[in-house]
Amino acid sequence: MVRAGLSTEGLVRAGAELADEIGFEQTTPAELARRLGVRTASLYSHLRNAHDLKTRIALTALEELADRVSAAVAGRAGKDALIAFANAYRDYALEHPGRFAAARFPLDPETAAASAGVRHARMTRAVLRGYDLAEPQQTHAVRLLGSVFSGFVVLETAGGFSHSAPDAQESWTEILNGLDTLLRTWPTTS
Amino acid sequence: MVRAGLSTEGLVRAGAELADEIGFEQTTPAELARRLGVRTASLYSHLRNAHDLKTRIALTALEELADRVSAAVAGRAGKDALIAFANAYRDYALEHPGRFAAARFPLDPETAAASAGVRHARMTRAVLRGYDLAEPQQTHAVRLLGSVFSGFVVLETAGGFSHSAPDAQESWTEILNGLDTLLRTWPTTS
DNA sequence: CGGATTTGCCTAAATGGATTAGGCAAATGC
DNA sequence: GCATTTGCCTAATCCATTTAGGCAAATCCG
Repeated sequence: MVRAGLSTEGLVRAGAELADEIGFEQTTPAELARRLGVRTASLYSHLRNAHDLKTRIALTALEELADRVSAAVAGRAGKDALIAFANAYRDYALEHPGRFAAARFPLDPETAAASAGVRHARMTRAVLRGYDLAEPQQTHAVRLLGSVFSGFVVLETAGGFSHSAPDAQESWTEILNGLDTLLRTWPTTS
Repeated sequence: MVRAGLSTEGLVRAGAELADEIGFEQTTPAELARRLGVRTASLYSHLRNAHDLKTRIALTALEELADRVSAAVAGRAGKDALIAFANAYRDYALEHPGRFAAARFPLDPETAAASAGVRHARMTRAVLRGYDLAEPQQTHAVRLLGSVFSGFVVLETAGGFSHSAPDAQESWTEILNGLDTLLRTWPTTS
């Protein structure tokens, strides 16, 4: 019997691909084993359990997403940075819907604190440097951007905007323009 | 053996309560049967399958949410209506996290088209009447509001804002102020 | 190179959820 | 009161998760 060369890392990578193809919810040890031509029980030398698999996929998705955003934002400021951030985020979600769903998998607090989620928060604040907001307004802005980006992309990937004009891309562009305007005027908002 | 008095409607109601207590994901026929002191198989005279249970809970959650929003928006206009809409939405989610999760359960297109989801869209447009936006800007605004409301509340209920100052309520208020400003100035935005 | 050890995937088995088929008793109609 | 209907039950199947233990391939070491 030829060995399949399983490893935790390989399983997580294969799991991430599987998630993009069949959905994160459906990405289970049994499916993954089928895909790899291996018995389900064999995965348990490399994974603690099904939850562990999902958590690991979530963590790598968060890393990938942070890497993309980080690369996009580097060397940009102001509206430029805002748009680059937003597009990197959305493009990742559209290219990798399963991984994107994974990135929203609820992590227990310690795991979350050690995840790339904190990089996201830092990068959002970095983008906002271009808008010169004082606390606590800056925190509100971080939360606004997080809400809009994730909310829009979740609705879009769930098919919420499909088959209706204008297309999602157009709304996205307009919304980013609007956010830029809002952030520039926010300090003086009543 | 005394009969339990099961009915589709009763199961869905009990399922919605269960979802608020243990989470929508965990709301399965087996859990529901345990909760009702009944064998799992007995549910299948009233429900087609597990997916059917979740779909029905989702549909009632959408109705409830639409009812709340509808009552909140009635007799209000402009910023008043915007804030009433937003608060009705958020309050429902905070009071009924399981039902709120259910309301985001992916429905097949025909089911979605016959659901209260369309009432939500209509009510959002009604709120926007106070802002006098022309198409396609109005559609962009519908999508922006949907994104912010759902994005914010999902992040909040997932614990994204907990244990950090300022508290979520404050950000929510500021964000609504910001949206109001943005909507009033949007037509003239570059 | 060859034997010992480690490692890796396997088979076997327990547990539990989803689902279907068929039975029996309670409710209902007359 | 009896016949019919209805409703929940038992029984059984299938599939996913998870654990335990075995055997062979890879690796190590002399």
